Amino acid sequence: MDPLSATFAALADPTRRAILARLADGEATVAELAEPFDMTTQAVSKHLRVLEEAGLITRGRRAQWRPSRLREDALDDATDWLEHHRAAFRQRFDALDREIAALRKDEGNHDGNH
Amino acid sequence: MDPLSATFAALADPTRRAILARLADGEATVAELAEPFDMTTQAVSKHLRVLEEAGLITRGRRAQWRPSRLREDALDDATDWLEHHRAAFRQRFDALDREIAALRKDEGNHDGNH
DNA sequence: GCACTCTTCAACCAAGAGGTTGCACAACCG
DNA sequence: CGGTTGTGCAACCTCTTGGTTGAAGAGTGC
Repeated sequence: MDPLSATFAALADPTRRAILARLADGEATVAELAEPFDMTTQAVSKHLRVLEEAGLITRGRRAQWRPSRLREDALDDATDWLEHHRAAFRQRFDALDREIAALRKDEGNHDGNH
Repeated sequence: MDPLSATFAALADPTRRAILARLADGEATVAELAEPFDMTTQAVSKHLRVLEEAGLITRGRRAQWRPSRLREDALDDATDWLEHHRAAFRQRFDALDREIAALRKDEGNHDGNH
């Protein structure tokens, strides 16, 4: 899967978004991350693997713990895509507004409203 | 599915992202949208349904055509989430940098480097 | 009415996602 | 050493996804 698709797919799950939000407070172990959820640690471990493969987190190794931490540039590509296209969309709507305004003005010059 | 998850899930497919990019140039019919892809129009119709249910596009009805167009505020929520959390992540890393700098300075005051 | 076009609906299929349980492995602790 | 803890792996299950084919609407135009 291409990296951008992997990132968006990883973000498309509320559990994973909550894990990311938690990791903004600092690194955490699997058990710590699993605690708020009604779910086995294995399931959380799977979510972490998805996040890791999407390049959103890295995982350390300290004794029997595998602390997860955010990657600093985790959300850059996704943010870039969204901001770029949101800007393009807005331009589109601005152009549409101008067209509509021009049409209205033109109509007014010829036959008024109807 | 919650709206944010639906949005990210919709964006997690390159075909759908290409469709959105195409729609930034103006509205288009299913057949027009399907043309660049090696895929049946039915498959594209399914993608459009996903985009519509995620609130990213709206669909008109003009004779036998169903033109799709972007929703102006389509990407707002996703962008907000990403920007907010990217900022939070960066704050985290800045804090980490300060901690490390403080540690280095402290170490230097006591026993030099090792 | 009839043919034609654009689109959707329904059924199907292979593959993947998200969860479970059970087990294995590695590292601590007595 | 043996027991406990944290984690990962494998197998399994159910539901979803992304595609297909074939048929059915819905609108246009002769």
